[in-house]
Amino acid sequence: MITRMSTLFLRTLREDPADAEVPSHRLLVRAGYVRRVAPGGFAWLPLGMMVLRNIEQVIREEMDAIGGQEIQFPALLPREPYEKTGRWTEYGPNIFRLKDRRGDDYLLGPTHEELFTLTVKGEYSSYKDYPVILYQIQTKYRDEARPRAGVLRGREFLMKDSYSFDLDDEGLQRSYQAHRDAYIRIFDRLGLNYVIVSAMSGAMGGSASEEFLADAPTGEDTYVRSTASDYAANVEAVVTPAPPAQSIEDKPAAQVHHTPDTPTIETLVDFLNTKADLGRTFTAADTLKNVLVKTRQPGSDEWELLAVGVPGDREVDMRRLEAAVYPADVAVLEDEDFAKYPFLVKGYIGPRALQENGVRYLVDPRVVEGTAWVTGADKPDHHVVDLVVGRDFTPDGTIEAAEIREGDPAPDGEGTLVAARGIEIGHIFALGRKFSDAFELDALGPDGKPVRITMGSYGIGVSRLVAAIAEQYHDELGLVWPREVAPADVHIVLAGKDDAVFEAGEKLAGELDAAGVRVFLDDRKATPGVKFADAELVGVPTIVIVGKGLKSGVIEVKDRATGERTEVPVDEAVRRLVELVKD
RNA sequence: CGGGGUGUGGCGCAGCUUGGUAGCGCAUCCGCUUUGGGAGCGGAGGGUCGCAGGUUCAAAUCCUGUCACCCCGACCA
Repeated sequence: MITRMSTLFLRTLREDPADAEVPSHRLLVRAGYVRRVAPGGFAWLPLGMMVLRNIEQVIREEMDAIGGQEIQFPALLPREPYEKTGRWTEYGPNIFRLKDRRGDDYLLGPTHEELFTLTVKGEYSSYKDYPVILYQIQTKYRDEARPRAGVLRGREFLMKDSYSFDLDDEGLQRSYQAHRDAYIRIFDRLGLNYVIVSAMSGAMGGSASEEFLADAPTGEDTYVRSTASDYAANVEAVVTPAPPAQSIEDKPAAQVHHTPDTPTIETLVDFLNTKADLGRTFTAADTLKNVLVKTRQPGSDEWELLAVGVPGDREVDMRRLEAAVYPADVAVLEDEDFAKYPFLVKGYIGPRALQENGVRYLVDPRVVEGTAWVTGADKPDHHVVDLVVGRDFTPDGTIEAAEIREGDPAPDGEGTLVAARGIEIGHIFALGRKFSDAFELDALGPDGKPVRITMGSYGIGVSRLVAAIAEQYHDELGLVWPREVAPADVHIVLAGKDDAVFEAGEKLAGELDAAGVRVFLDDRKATPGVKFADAELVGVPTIVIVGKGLKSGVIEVKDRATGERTEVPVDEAVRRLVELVKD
């Protein structure tokens, strides 16, 4: 197909839009792919649509390849199904709600588990019908507190969501794995650099869950990865490697010391090293800090005390803690809570008082049997030294709540962890039966008994992918699309005003088109400089310059990514370009 | 929700301190010249200065209120 720049609905901007910060936003607006129409809402102009459709095409092909069948739900949804799963309230202010003229409640779908589940329930009833994978590519709405970064985080966005329905866990495993493989093929075809991190399933209420994160310093998601292996994980999902247990016998006896004015780890370590005269030096990592929080099970209004013991050189990471106690709520203790429990001596809390008073006590995995710690002695200005795990106290278990730091050993034993940022482009969940339970989605088994269906849900941010790819593929001149998503294969610049240039360009465009190459033909009456700059801004992978070379029978072929130019005889141009495009 | 900032032709900005005919660049239109890196000259069109009150002979400019948007954070996945 030939797209003529003279008639294409496109206006490029010479300057960056004032409100754009990240590269993808700046360039997609400047190059005329999108225009902002509302906070978090964008119009897709012709160039943007071309890229969006190309990405959809890749996704459709790979989804169809694993047996997915495309359907489509409305974006405008009734309240009842979401009421039934509790998400009408759980989603809180993050969904757009509206009323029709009769006052009935509706919402703009943030995701469609409910509708897919109900639809399968309405159509299928026998075990012979399963498994099944359904998907849609549909506009989603989330009333983000703060949309940002252009199409990277909008309030309206295009998403591919698919759902698998299986009779048993093994089937779910297969469906999950099929999606995982399909996602890898999709993102590979799109040319993205990305990592797969294990994630907590959070509000979706499932078990297995992984995120696909496109590498980008502008990404909103922080994750960690290993310096030596391909290990990568969300901070919430990092499992702390436990050191080997040590022998108890060779440890000195625990001793309580008077440690005046040492309510913090820093003051304590300083006191031990300068005033206690114990004949050795201590670091913050030798201390055991006991942090008190309270937890509340869902549906309950009773708060329960929980003590978390972490090495003194680390803070408790609330996000890791929240993930660790999920689905319970967790909150830090207020002063009035301390007042309620006189045995909690703030700044000097030790395992003894916790355990004597029945407070659940979970420690960092580094606190293994045989390790000796300096910790609170449960009375003001006193600490106990050489309190040994397994001899002097035994915690109720371990918990992943301590902060993760760069340089920590990777959980897979290879290398150390470093922090990185990424854009969430895909997320796969083994949901289990949360939604099938809510809607009683059963299949009649061969024995005549109902089998509860188990589900997975799998998302890809389609419109976000346009921006994510732009984040990875651009330079100071503009966008540099990978061929699979580029709006065209070849961008022909007519550099010159003679009829000969126009005629040669038209002929070349026509022949390339006939050979199945997608062509942009810049037939505008603009100066060459404008056309070159626009071609580079728009980012088609191959730029062809028809101009002064014609006199010696050549055109120039320029690789957008490398900037490399080669002269090609006019009569070989079509063959050479077709070769380039199809390889 | 907290912090910071901005609202002036389609886009990017100046003007506001010190009130007095709304300005610049890009884009658009017409004419001539130009045509391998965002052309030159001449001419033209286009703005209730976010909105509402107030002060004043006079408000883009000062005062009060209000709305919107952007950025950082919180939140969300």
